[in-house]
Amino acid sequence: MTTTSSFGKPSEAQAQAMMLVSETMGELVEFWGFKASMGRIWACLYLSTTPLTAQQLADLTSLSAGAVSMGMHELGQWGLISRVPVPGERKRYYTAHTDIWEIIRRIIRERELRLIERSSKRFERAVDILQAATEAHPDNASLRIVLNRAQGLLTLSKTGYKLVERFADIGDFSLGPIRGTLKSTLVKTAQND
Amino acid sequence: MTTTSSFGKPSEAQAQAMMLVSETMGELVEFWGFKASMGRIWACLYLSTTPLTAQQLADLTSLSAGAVSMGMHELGQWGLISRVPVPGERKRYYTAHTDIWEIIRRIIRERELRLIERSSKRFERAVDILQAATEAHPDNASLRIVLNRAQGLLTLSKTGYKLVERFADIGDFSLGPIRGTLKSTLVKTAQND
DNA sequence: CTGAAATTTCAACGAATTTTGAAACAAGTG
DNA sequence: CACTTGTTTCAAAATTCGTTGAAATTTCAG
Repeated sequence: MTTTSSFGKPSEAQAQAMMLVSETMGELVEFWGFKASMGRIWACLYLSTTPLTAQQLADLTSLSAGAVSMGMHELGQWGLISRVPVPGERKRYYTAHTDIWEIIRRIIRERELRLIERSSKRFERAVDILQAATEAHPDNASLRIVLNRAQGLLTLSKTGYKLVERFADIGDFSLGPIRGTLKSTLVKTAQND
Repeated sequence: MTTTSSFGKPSEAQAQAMMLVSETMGELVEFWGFKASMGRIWACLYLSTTPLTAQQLADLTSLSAGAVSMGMHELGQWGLISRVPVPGERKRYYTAHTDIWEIIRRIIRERELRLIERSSKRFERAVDILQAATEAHPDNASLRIVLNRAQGLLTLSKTGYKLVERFADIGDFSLGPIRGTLKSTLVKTAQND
């Protein structure tokens, strides 16, 4: 059972390719902190020329109806799929949004950046604590070192924020003088301690 | 029990700050696909002015000796900590590597890029299958559409590879004309399908 | 060498997450 | 309306992942 050498009917090739892509996309998004099933569902929709129903997706992905329903809900919340109105049909049909970079940007902004922000705040709190202690005990040298390190982390997370933010902005066609700042932003941070 | 307002002994502030940073770093790296305990261990080492033993780390992180040992092993494999030779001591002492960007770069290169590479190969295989089928059935229009979409994913993953690669290269002081390519690399991809 | 201390390994446990399957619910048709 | 078909919900089952605790192994001071 070879893959590329046997020329079957087109639908077979389609099914084969869909399986492969679906599986791959599953791994990809799983690594990114999503459920693999979401990636697989999305990929099936993405590679289908026609809108699909939950039932069809369940068949394609070998998931239960329940799992598909939940996955689709989440995909909908992320704005990755839409319902397609099909007149005179009881079941609901869905398609995948195909502007992938747009999708990636939104996820970065709404998830990664929030996380870094949150971390920055906490690092800042740590720095504050250490700063207060340092002021209360100006003689303590090791305390000062610790403070320095903590500040390093704070700077790091702030720089990371800017970097990721820019990473997300790239691909946005509507932006001016962003390029060129990437490296210079970073250089200042690289020698902490 | 307020945090910033009470001025205790410096060691208290240090402990408090370390706990906070350690916890935060744990969440951060967990989100990145590592065990949270690794981040916590690393943070403790990073915020310590002196090298620490496994036992001390177990106390600081409230992990078992076993968990610490495993975490340290993994941290060692990633080159994030080193053993510090302390003469006349049976136990082993460790310190954290402090060049964080260097660390991030290596992880991106050895983990993220590998993953994307792997995915690219699989997308490519899917494209091959569809291409063969298209050649065998040049009349089939929907097949051609599917092929197109699959190619979109392939291009995407290749672009993503380059982008992430560059993201990792940034912070490397020794590099020339990389800046400026970031956006242009991407623009070509944004309109697939 | 020897033995105590430190470290590593690993099976079992537990927590967290995902999926299932079935029941409740909704929607649309005849 | 009542009935069929499709969809959602949710508790239980399955799976995955990290941690524990103790046994096995290594290390080195005496």
